[in-house]
Amino acid sequence: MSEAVQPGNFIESIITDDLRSGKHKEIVTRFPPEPNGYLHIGHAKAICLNFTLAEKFGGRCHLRFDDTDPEKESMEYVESIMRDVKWLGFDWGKHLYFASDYFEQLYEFAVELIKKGLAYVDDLSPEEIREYRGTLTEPGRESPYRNRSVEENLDLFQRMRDGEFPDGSKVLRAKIDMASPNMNMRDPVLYRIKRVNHYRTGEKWCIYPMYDFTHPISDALEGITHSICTLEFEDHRPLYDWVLENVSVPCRPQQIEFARLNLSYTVTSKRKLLKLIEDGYVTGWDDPRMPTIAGIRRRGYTPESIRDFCERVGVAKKNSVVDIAMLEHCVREDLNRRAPRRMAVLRPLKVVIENYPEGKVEELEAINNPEDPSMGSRKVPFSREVYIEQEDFMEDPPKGYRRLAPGREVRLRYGYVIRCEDVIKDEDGNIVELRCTYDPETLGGATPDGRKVRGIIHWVSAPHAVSGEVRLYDRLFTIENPGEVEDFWNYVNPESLIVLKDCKLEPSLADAEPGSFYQFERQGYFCVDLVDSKPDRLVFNRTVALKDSWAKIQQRQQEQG
RNA sequence: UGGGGGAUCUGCUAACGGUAGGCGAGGUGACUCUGGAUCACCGGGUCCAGGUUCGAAUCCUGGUCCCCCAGCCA
Repeated sequence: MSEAVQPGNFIESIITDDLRSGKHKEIVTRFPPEPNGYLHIGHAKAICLNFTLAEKFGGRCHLRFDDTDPEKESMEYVESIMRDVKWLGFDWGKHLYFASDYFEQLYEFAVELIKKGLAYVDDLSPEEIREYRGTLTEPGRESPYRNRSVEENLDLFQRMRDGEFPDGSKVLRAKIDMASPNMNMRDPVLYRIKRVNHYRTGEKWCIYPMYDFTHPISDALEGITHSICTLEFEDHRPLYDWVLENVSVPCRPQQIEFARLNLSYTVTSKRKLLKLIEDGYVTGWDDPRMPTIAGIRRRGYTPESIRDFCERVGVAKKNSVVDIAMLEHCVREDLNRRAPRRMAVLRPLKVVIENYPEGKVEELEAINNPEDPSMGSRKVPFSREVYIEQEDFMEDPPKGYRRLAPGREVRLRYGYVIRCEDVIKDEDGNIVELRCTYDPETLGGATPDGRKVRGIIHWVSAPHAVSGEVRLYDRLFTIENPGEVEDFWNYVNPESLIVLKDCKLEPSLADAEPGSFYQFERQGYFCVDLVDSKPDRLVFNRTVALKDSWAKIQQRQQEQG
């Protein structure tokens, strides 16, 4: 197995070496979220990394909830996280763990440290601890309580557990080095007193272990070989190693750090995502504009495209910002292959074909997916009155415009060539209807006289159309780096959501299932909204627009004046 | 300022002393019943200065710039 693996990134190289040297026989990784919020695209990278590594090297990957701070954790988050990891297509099998299940063992390991003279109970207040810690350039000072006897520490720690002291009055600290240039080694806090109900252990504990103590031990208890985390934990590694060194754990996992994923036009900090929700810029964690897995899923992104994306962005130690265009490319590529094509008119303009017999209906054959013939074809009704897209007609078209204009011809996709004979306006001068004629000889792509009709537009037969709501989603922010400005909310894209209430859909869309996805020809990929769509009131979300080279040409023309 | 990290096309990433390559973005063209898709082509990069070497993105020395750390959060 390991022979066949080509080292792809630096972590794979490390693992390959460890397997070859015999340091490990199999590898075990883990994804260790804290259940205090929803997972986002950055987590997806970590999930893919850990699970894929395990898959690739024939090992396993654990899902472990790092739930040592009861303040903000909840079962709702646990459930959402499990749902999201599964949705991405990963399976932790029986390897589901909770740090809170280790509380008793963790307590014993703390006692072991005390007995070795490597941990002590400190009575300093939080403010005093901060003062004693020193600064980046000045060493800290030792706490006056640092040299309590082992017996006294044992007694005090037991009584902390028994609830004899008020919250915040005492902590257990590691006895390392108050003069260390690494702040994390200046006698880090191991346990704090917090009388908060834990969503799993309830009232059982009033002391809770800190991350730096819990994480290495949890890893060791589970036999994790490679403990992969993000860059900001780099200078926690000496502490991670110190804990494992000084406590009787069965093995010695190795911490490896990689750069977290940042995406342009996106924020991912939990605080910022929460602010967007609380201040009403979005509707919730699963708003399709959110970079959360739940939001992305509702938006219509496929798990396959997310995994492909995570594969493509790579793994390195350099801080970086990935262009969101990369993500958009990945969904387009996936959906192009898989999404059935349909016709839908978003901003309808009625067209009456004057020389088409009244009452006549033809069933035209339309291909479901030109990329995949096995998806077959369907019939779409055609009649005297159809809707076309408002933007597919211009009274006074610019150079290069291929669509409909007075006296000009265009092909109705899978149907006939029509010519615009007349434009009907209301008293305000708005175009309300087009009168056209059709050429009966042009069905099926032909023009018997060989004339070229460049423009092909989509349409929906008016009497057969199904009405529906379409939500056009776009990037949430107007600036590339909303994560770097204080007032990021001032840069929320006012056009990140445009709701179109009366769109005309081809009849085959009437029974579209929630969650199913389609390409609306010439427009983009859309999915039936999982939350708001109802059989009698369809709601489609735009996942991503198709690449639009005409829009690009237009934009350039405008920029050039 | 002490410590820990990092610098390769416009963005992400590969090259493990031996031809700087891939993907995305951008541009041009071909093709097309989606101005979609596809295909082809085009630009464009090793942070700087020295050194070692037949040969350096890679090793050494010295700089520069960027990120992280002073929670009883993770």
